Amino acid sequence: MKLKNSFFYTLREDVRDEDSVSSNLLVRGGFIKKSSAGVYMMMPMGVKVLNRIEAVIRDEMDATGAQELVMPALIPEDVYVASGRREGFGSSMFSLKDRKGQDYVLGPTHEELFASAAKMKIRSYKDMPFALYQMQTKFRDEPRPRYGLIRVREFVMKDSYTFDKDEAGLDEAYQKQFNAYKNIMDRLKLNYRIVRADTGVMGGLLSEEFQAITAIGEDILVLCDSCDLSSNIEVAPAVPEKPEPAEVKESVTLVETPHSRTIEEVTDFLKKDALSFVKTLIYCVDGKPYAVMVRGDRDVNETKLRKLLNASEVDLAEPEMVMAATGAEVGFAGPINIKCPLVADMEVTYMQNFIVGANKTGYHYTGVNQEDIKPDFVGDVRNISEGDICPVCGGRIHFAHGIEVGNTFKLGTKYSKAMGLQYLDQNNKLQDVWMGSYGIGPARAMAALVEQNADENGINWPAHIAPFQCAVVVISMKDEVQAQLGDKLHDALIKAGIDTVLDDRDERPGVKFKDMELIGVPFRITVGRKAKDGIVEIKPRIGDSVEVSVEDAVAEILKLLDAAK
RNA sequence: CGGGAUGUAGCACAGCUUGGUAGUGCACUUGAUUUGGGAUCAAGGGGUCACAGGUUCAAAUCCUGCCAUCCCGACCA
Repeated sequence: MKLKNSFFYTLREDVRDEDSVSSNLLVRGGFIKKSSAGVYMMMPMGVKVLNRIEAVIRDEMDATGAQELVMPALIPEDVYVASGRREGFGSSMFSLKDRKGQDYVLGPTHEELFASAAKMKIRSYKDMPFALYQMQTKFRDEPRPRYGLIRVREFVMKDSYTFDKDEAGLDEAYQKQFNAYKNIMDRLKLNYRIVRADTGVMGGLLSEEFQAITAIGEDILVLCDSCDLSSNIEVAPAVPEKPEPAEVKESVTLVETPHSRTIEEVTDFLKKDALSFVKTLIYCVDGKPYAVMVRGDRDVNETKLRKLLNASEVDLAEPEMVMAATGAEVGFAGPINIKCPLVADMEVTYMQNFIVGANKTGYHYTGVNQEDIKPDFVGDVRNISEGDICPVCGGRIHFAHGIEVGNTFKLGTKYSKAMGLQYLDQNNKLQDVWMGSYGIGPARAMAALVEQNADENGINWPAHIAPFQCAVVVISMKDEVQAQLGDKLHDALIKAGIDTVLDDRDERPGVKFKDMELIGVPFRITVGRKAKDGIVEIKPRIGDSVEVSVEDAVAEILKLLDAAK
């Protein structure tokens, strides 16, 4: 491609309505432009990169034997009502009516439609296994889009689905997809971790996330210093540490703690640290109040709480519900004489001489011990913290932040049951099909790559992902020798199969250098003052330049690209 | 949805407190000089000051409403 007379632009400054490193660089490099909150135009440079990422994904999908198809985005609402997910997705689904008043939604993910597509084929156990995938636009009305391409409302997703006659078949299909996902992440050169995660609204048996490690990741990854534990914090088990027995056992004492509602205020007031407190939070669990106890410095993990209570909805209770359950204003809830079921985090059951709210506005109890509290449920309901004991090996936990680029689910029979996807087995009996689903966001991968590979000059793409593998920069277009040589080199590189951009704009050299660095072209050939002697310069995006003769230039670039693989 | 901030040229911003000619830098056009790391000088073009009301002789500026965008939180496959 030649830049003169082509749609190529860059911005010199960050834009106001983007904040992350990746979104600013992608906007400035002319890859994307925001259209509305969480919705982006994919510009020509962006499409080039995205196509390369998608090509890697397609290649790996095809290698698993999965077949590509395309589903509609516009889907009758009934489809999601049937699976129970219309309610599950709630307002994060875009919904609309057609001219006849029929309700439609824009698909956020396609398990239902794939299950119904699979019905076209599946009659017998002999019709499986198979796998399908698509590269298709998804719509999710996120309450808060952010970080450029990382949390958006309209995005392309590669989603694949496997269909098997039994659990063993699903295990095998899952492993195949899982391996393909690893290959994709490796080939994209992402720095990533695979973590256990909650299945969420997808439901099913198992969920594993492919998380790109970055500073701005929205997910907290729990990692161990000494073993290979890696888990999303939402499902990472927390192990209680048993304290030494206290020398003196205190007894329950009511103390006045005026205007001290938060743990911070009470610890300040009583001059104790948060470790000697048990905070009691009132949760609204499927409409009913539950009191949940965790140590003062811990956070309740709502995913774990939901599972422990086998509930579908878990939210912090409104002040009215707190008043009804505790008889006190928010901030003074405690386990003693509470008027609702009591849940204790495991760690709390080892604590001694602790402080709790007194269910009386302005008061706490000190010197509380195990015999003073009678929990109805005991379990792991807190978030693990950095420095905690690893639940696997006893090492120490540390955190990392991740962007969820891919996610694999063992769905089991949830959707086949909902959609009536069944087959006849060897005994002529109807059975449910076992499904798996697997998603990966090419644009998210693109943003994650930028987050991981950027410097003060711009983006530093992996060579095979960059919009161009090589840039030919002509220093002075007024110099006939340089201009002709640049043109010749460009054509020769293209002919050698190297996607090359010729910067033949009538700009000063600095401008051209900066632009090629900003958009992350891995190698640059500079055609300058030595052109008349048949000498050009090769400069990697990172590193020093070398002079080569014009005759060797193409071979040299091929060699460098090969080494960068 | 709660809290906070911002909307002025393609981009980044000033002007608003104290109402009175629409500004600066980058980008763009023309000319000249430049030409190996985001040039210089000169002359230009480009604006419904988000939008809608109101106050006023007069509103980018004050008041009310509203929309959008961003941040923190809640939420999130």
